[in-house]
Amino acid sequence: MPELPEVETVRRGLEPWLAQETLVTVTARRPDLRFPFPTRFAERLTGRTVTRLDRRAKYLLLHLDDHQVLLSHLGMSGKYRVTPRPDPDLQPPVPAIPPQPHDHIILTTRRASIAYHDPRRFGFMDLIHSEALASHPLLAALGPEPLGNHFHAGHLLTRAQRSRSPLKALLLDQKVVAGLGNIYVAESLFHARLHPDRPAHTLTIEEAERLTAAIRTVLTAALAAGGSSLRDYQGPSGEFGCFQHTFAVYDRAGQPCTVCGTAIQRIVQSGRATCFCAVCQR
DNA sequence: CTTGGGACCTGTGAGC
DNA sequence: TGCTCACAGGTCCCAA
Repeated sequence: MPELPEVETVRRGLEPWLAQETLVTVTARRPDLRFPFPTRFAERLTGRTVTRLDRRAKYLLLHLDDHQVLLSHLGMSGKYRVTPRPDPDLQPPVPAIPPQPHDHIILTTRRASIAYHDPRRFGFMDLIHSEALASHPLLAALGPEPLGNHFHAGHLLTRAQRSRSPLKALLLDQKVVAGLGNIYVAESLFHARLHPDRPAHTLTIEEAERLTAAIRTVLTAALAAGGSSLRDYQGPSGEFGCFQHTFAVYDRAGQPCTVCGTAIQRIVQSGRATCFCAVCQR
């Protein structure tokens, strides 16, 4: 799925099309994604104006003018597609934009049709009151934002010391740090020169410093590149991110390490592939 | 409490 | 060409 840089890129891409815009029509083309939509989902969204678009971890938060918040997670394959509409006052009226397969939610504003498309349907949406946001079961346990002030070496070290997991699993744990996924964990560990299989509790303070700095560096670079486009990820207007051209290890098994030239290794940790350089990462 | 494995889905590409 | 299998950016849920 979209990890933090991709979700933030989606947020930025949707903002000019949704901020201060009214949802003229809302269509749910099926009753659920990963979870059922909340009751009267489409009706409760229809006619509302989006006041603000936020992101928390890999969640997109659309604040509405009646203090509801639309919570959207893209799962593995979710994406938003914006199709600008011609002048809405044009006569005769332009025909509706036909939905494509796997377009599950269609929002229309005066200026655009915005489809949420998700073939695997691992994504989900919820609609809650803004005061319930902090206590929402899916958000309450999330750890600090990796690019925020609450994420620092001391925090990471504390969490590492009381863990019996390998570093890879520690960083994928959204309660430790919120927003990393398989790509950016692999890349961050490479840049910190740390082996993904290292027991987390063996981390030293110097290594924790290196790792927090690496995470920040990698995420910042990925954001600047508009995220990574593999397989099916695209931004709202169809644009591709280009960070995938910068991968040092992710999806590079067998290819030479950019630092030492050794072939990148691929192992499986808790069911997920991890790529790393066995020489550079210890 | 933590941890690991299975489950949830569809699409794609490799290999036969 | 057509089939089967492995694998894919996530995370919830359950058993141990």
